[in-house]
Amino acid sequence: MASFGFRGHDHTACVADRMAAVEAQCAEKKLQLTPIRRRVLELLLEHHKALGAYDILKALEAEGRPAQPPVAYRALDFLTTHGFAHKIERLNAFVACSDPGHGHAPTFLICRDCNTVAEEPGTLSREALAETANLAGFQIEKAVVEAEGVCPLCRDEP
Amino acid sequence: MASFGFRGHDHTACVADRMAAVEAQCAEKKLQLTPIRRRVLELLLEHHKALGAYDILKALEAEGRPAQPPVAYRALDFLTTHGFAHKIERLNAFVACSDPGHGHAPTFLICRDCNTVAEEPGTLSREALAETANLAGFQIEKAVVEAEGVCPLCRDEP
DNA sequence: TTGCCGGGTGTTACACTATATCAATTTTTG
DNA sequence: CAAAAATTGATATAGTGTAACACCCGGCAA
Ligand SMILES: [Zn+2]
Ligand SMILES: [Zn+2]
Ligand SMILES: [Zn+2]
Ligand SMILES: [Zn+2]
Repeated sequence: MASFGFRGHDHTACVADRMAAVEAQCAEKKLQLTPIRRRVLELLLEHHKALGAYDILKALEAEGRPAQPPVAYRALDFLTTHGFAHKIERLNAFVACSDPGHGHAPTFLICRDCNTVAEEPGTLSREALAETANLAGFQIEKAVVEAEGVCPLCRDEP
Repeated sequence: MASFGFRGHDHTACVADRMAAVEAQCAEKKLQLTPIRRRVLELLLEHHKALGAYDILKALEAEGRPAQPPVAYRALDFLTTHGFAHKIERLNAFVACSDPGHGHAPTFLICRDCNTVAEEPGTLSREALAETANLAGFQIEKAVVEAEGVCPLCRDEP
């Protein structure tokens, strides 16, 4: 369940499940999951990898709904603000969150060949981080781990 | 010694020490610490915070040595490749490494007010990371933690 | 009803970040 | 010294991200 990003799975069901979960959360929190926001999230889920804002714009244009940069960035801002997606800083790209509602220290395993991103919870120990922060007198608000390497698929098929 | 980025210290000596250490490493490894590379590293050390490539270009111009973007990016590439500096992805900016020769999983404590960056070793447990990677069948080559928050100076003086 | 107010969208224009390319120069090596 | 490799100079361009303003459409108060 953790690393589905790198294993075969029923992708259609995967996307549907996530969309349903996000819809439920939006209903509960009174958030507006507008058509554009919804479509951008679907694109992230369908591709199942990190997409840049301009990749999303290309996709929207390809399906007959051309849009300008602010449209993509606004939708992505909504999604990331509410925890439905994450920005991968190393790639200047975005992925759907694999576990909305998780804690605030996800670990991203980023394949340097295919840009697939797997999100794993809890690599970063809360204690170690707190200890480091206390040592420095620093007040941590959020932390992420970005690990780069090679995913199983790219390792096996060069 | 770890978190000097957020505490008072003899900055002149700090810069001199680091430059000497880097010079020694370059001599040993037969790396060319050219004037530009040297000056860029000095700028990073002097400011003691994350600087963007264009900040560096502005600084170079201010001291009568104007340069074009590739100059800054090439120097920064040299410094990061050899471990003398790090890129902070969250800020699109660069900091001098506080401990050249460290392992490969540094933690950066990034102040969201003043952009000061402190580099701490070892927050990320090697075991936890390896375990996560094995679970996903993923081969990690490098990993960083970027933690955002408020540094002691900014917290005390609003 | 009417008018306001808020969030969301459409659009233009621009700012910031980074790289490709080729020529000129310096340094290293044989 | 001559050839090869590394570094720098300079121009142009690609990629990423925002500011600003007009428009629309919902709810809501006068
Ligand atoms: Zn997540
Ligand atoms: Zn891959
Ligand atoms: Zn370092
Ligand atoms: Zn600060």
